Amino acid sequence: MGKRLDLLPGTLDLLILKSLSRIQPMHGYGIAQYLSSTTDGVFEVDEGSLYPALQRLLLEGWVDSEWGKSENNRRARFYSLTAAGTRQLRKDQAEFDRLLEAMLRVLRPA
Amino acid sequence: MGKRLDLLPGTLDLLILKSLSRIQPMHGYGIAQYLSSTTDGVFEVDEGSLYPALQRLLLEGWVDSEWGKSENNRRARFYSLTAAGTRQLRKDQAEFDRLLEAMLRVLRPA
DNA sequence: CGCTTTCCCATAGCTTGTCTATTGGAGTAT
DNA sequence: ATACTCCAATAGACAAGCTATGGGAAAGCG
Repeated sequence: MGKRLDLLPGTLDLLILKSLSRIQPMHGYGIAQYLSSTTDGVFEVDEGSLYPALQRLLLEGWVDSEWGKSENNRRARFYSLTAAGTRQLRKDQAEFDRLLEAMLRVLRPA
Repeated sequence: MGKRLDLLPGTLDLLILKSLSRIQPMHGYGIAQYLSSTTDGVFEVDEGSLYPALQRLLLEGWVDSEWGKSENNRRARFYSLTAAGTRQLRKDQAEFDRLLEAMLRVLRPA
């Protein structure tokens, strides 16, 4: 972790799925805003990370999408969780917790 | 995080530096054992991850090394933190805490 | 009305980090 | 003798994120 990171690598899919589980449907730009605002600007997701990630999630069948109009009257693609996406979210969150607990044992030993 | 991971990507350098800050000097194999045992087997660091990481840390000047004999009388390379390594550890740990706090705001919203 | 800014999507190419797989050697136990 | 554990290292593949770029359409501004 020598340099400043935008997020913990490997957690972007989890962050997106979790965001969608709170607000649904939401377009890509909105997801980025949601993450930025709920983290006070810590997570500024690059578009070059976000949109490929959304493509991955579509391919996996964890989200689906439909085109529509944003609140600002722009053309936007709205994403929603599928049933499989909800299951995946639970898995990812459990896996994250498992790794985090191990991390903390190393970082904050008794 | 679709698959089972060995550790949180991007945190290996931090884990190594932290390990060395507890026990020093320590050889590569010993670091892997230390991480495995303090995490009850959650972190099983592959050799193909560990040794390149140690090379990185050497190059950055965050650790130095000298050859010697292990407890089992094997030829082994012992690593220690440098002053720069100690500073880097503090930075990495602060950065990890920053990102973790943001993660938790997303994952466990009030 | 033209111009700029904001909103929103998307891809190509590079880089970094981790994993898989393999090599290799020296000490110990059977 | 042979096998097993200990210890180191690298090459090659792959996944994921970042940089950079391009584009279009609505809104705001001079």
